[in-house]
Amino acid sequence: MSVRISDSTVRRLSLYLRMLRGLRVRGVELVSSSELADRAGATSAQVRKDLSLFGSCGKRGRGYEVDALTGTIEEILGLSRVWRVALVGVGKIGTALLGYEDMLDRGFRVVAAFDIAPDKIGREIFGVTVSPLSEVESVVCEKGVEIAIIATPPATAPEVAVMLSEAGVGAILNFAPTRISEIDYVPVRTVDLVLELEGLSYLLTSRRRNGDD
Amino acid sequence: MSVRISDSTVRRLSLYLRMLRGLRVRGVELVSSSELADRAGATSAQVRKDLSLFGSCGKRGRGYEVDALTGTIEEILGLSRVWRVALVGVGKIGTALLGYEDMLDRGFRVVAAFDIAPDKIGREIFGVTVSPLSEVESVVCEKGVEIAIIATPPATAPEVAVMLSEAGVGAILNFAPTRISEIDYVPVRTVDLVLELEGLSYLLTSRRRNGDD
DNA sequence: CTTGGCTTGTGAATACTTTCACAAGCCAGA
DNA sequence: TCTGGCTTGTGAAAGTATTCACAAGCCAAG
Repeated sequence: MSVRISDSTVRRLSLYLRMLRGLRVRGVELVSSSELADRAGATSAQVRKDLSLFGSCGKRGRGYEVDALTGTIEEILGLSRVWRVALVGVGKIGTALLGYEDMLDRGFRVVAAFDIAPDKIGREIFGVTVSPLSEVESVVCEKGVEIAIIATPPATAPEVAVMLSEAGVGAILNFAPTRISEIDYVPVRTVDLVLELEGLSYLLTSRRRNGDD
Repeated sequence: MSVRISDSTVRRLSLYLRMLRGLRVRGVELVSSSELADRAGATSAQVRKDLSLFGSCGKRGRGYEVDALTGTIEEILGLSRVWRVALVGVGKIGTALLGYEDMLDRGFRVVAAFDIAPDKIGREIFGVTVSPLSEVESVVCEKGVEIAIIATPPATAPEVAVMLSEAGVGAILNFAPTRISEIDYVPVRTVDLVLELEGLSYLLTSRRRNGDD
């Protein structure tokens, strides 16, 4: 049955979904591929290709039904439910993430937090109690954690990733500027701020080199 | 002269650079494409292709000189200097970013911060004084800001981006979960946490659907 | 100086993505 | 019912990126 959907398509589907939810709130019922494209920064052909991957649901001459399409994409991406998330590393960034409302709004609820610093353990931050990292296994199991976010210093990130996979976490979002390789088929995505800044640095530099055009 | 280097290659170059710096600190003098590949999660052929884009510098039979290669990649990416960065939106995430040492370590110094909340303006956070957003133009000019990070709520991000481009900022890193289109050739990169989580959600869901293999 | 082991640099081949372009189909209005 | 304007769905083409595979070159040891 299921088609393999490429990474870049999945990213775009997320974007479309965000637009669609906005349209739904505003009571819009139909949307054309070109409207979606404009809002998501793609082309209309791309939108149609993406949506046609899962036997599509548009109406020729009219466009796509916002409501139905929202549901379909939520289904595909697995977003018609709430995911239980754990956060490891309650430093500056970790704490900020704990209070990031957008995550909960979009279906990711932080149900556990871990750290090693004794003065943080036991404290409740934004409604979540910080547990000692040593209890990862039991807490992950008990709270049914499915996805973990690593926000520790880079040096400890890889070993934390191992602990998390062993504890039964299904996927990892890594915020530390370190590469973490997939362990035991647990997928890892890394969000690396500095990497993005370096990309911008390249663009600015190469532009300057080539005389600003 | 200059070859256009693709986005994915630039990302990998950043990764290689990180590895190389680590190796240099440890006193390693030579590294082979396959060692670099292992550490950066690529293949050795890929590493060689990437490095050959700018008339390469490896020695057959031996590998690449860590020192020279580090310098070359820094040069290409524009990282042999410190970039002046501004941060807009000193909320939870903005504050965390202000204190993110890794940024300075890797050549990005935050020299200005902006917000609209009266109780934040004038306060000094991690050594940076928060200015009112209305003064973007003068402060950006005065402090020579080259790159701006947007960490405002999503609704205000697009207008902030316009203000920043008009103020003369060269590139924007957007942390708000909103698409910002390129304004006036100012490149924009968006880091979207929830988008990444949704990607993981898709992987977990599709895997479950296809029976875990 | 020659041999052998290793590693680069690179064309050619493969795989993947995006764009094009147009037939098929829908709807509203006459 | 028929026509015209619009939008989808999709093969085929074009464009990118990655992998293969191997000649060219280096070094160390004998």
